[in-house]
Amino acid sequence: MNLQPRALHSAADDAPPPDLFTPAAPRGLLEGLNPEQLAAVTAGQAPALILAGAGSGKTRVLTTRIAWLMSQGLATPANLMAVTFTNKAAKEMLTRLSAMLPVNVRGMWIGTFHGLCHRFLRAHWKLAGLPQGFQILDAGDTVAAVKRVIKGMKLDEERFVPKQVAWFIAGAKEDGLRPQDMEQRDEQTRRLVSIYQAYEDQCLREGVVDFAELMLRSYELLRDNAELRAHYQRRFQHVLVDEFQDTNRLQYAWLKMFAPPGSQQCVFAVGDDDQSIYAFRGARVGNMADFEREYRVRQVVKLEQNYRSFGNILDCANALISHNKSRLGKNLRTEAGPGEPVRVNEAASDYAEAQWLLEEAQALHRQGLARSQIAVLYRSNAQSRVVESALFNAGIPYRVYGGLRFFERAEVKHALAYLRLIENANDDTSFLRVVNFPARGIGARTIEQLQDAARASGRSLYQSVGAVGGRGGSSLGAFVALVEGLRQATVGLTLREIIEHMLHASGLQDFYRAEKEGADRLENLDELINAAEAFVTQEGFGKDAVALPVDESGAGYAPGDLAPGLPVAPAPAATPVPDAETGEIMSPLAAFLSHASLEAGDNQAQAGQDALQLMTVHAAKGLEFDAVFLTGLEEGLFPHENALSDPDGLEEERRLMYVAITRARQRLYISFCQTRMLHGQTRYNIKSRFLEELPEPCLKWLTPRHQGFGSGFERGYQQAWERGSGLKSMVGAGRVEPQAPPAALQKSAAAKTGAEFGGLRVGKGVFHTKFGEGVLLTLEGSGADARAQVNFGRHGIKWLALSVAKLTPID
DNA sequence: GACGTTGAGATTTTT
DNA sequence: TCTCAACGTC
Repeated sequence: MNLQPRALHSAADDAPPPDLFTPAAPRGLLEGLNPEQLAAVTAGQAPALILAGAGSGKTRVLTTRIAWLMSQGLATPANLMAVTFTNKAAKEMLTRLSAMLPVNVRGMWIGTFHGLCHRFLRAHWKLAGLPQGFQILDAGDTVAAVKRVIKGMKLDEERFVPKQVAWFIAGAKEDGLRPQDMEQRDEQTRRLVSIYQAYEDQCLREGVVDFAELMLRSYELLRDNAELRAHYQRRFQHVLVDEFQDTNRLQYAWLKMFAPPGSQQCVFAVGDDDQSIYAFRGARVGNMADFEREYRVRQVVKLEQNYRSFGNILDCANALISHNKSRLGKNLRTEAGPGEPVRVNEAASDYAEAQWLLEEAQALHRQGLARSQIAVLYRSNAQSRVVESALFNAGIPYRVYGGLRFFERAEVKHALAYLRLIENANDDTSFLRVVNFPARGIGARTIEQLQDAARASGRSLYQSVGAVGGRGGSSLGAFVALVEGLRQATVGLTLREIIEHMLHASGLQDFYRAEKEGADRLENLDELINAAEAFVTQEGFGKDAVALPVDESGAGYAPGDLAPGLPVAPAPAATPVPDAETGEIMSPLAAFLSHASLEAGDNQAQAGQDALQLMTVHAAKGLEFDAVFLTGLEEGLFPHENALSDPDGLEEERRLMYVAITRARQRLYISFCQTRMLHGQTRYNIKSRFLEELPEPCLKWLTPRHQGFGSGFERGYQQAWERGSGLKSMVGAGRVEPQAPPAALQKSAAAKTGAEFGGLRVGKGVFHTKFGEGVLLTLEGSGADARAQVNFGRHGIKWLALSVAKLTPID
């Protein structure tokens, strides 16, 4: 395809039109933008594709575009949607946006694909055919659920590995395929599809959805419901997409539901085909070309000015990526000058490599570079071991990214399982996780009998307890009584109190207290309380949260609503989503549980601890560092051997290398080894072909090009290594442990008068068209964000958004 | 149910 | 070589 000049603004076109700086346009909004960026930000009301190179100010363009649209009256907070992939990116966008414009971003449709789908399904759960209190399975839960299905079907777990089957199901969903849509050529596929079907049935029975289901179900609902589709299309005039190169088939199809080709809605897609490194997960770079074609995109803007790296680094990146055939075509440039050469090091062994980089990093640190500004990148996680070991022995603080995240920790998952059972006792995944944890004498046989009974009756494990004689005195009966007791005891409590009560009543707290090494786990459970507290404050469940009115129709907004000086939450997030029909909103507990699944929590480095940053190249995407050590540039490692045979795979590896190079601001080191321990065997690797693709004038070889084995240089390192202790002894120390996030902000309740809530009074009766009469328990929030908690007796205790639910006081 | 032994598998993984 | 998960034993 040809994305050449035809749509590029020429320099002359780049002068802003005279009416650009109307009083409504905040001063300085467009200041400092280069011509390309300006062209992107002020692109006309038509589909636009922004090819944003690494370090070209992509996020700035995206947020400035939003601010500009609103300041020009071309969009309102309510009729604009912006989608990202990560929670981090979404937060970043919201934070920057609130700094640019005096607009309260809470309630705006800015979020991750999955976050927005979740929101959508909460509002339209009934139309989507979901139970109202549906909960979300994270990756681990999904595998566990698939595993149960395979066991239940008495299939061989060797032939149907749960993880792979879960992968298969997710892949199918991401291609928009339900079991009945799938081709079943061979026996194996036929079985897989039947597992898929059984898994679907199980999820529905338990009231849970996995990540892919959030997307697929949202997509199908929009596809099949013309009225709803029209509603949302009317509402969102602007759809902005970040990291477009990472979208999969389903996500692109989902976007088209909101803004079909040829419609009035404007899609503003930002992406970089050269940074597409997730094809293995279903990402489809081809979506960029498809988008350009299907939407007849005439505004294609390339952001090629790089503000991050010096020339030598960029020359390397450009030269490398030019070896890829399938590209849209882009070349990074900088005004920063060539800078230092890219240093290349050949080490005799992986030990030597680690030792070398350690000393080099120490030297940089002595020159005044913060350790947190130095990154060590590698292709695969296994490579971190040697480096960690060397750093540990040298007593240099470091932090490894990746691994378990907060909400994935075992103790946290246990606690969440109890909380989920309070919300929905039919959640079998949670039931199984904690039915015998802490141990309460419920063995495998009991569980098996229970599962058989549940399967026979098509009911949940919880519902089947009676069927296996698990009433009264039995241990199963006691567990049911525990869950029942938890539910009853936590009615009307704050989220914090609910968790505290659960930790105590479940025995989790006592269990970890008694355990020798339970201190860390107890700390994490405390941390869970903090996280809940922070969530309540941020997500608008707090007492005096303030939000602009956002009604589903998107009406009722004018540019003038962007009142200056409006209070803005520091880390803005979505307001609780009301049910589109009744106005009912989730309980804080249910909302927190969704949050826990949707956002696995940070494992980001903590500020304050100055530590070397160790991570895979994938994990480094989107980050930048003053100095970068790119290690293991060896054939078979980088590019990885599994990708060598496949041209597409090799191109993805090259893009990965491109991403790695472009992380560096000032200094880039590239290293490789002659020998490396891998899977218990010494491997003799040759240097990566990618090294040959870098321009020699940009490089500076730190070692002779062809150093032999067993040189004195190498022996010295080898001996130094052997003097150090092994890896076994390195538990904890040297590694920077994550610190507890700041405790949640405590906010005082604002006094509310009855008048503000349309005459409603706590303790008095109210009437709801759907739920009938009830007693008002709580009133909080204000304006369009006002909420009420009402006890409707037979219908239970519900939270209602007063802007949607029509509540009338009764005497 | 807590513990030890054995064996397979060991890219990358935003949600 | 190392890790994790699945078994088997007390």
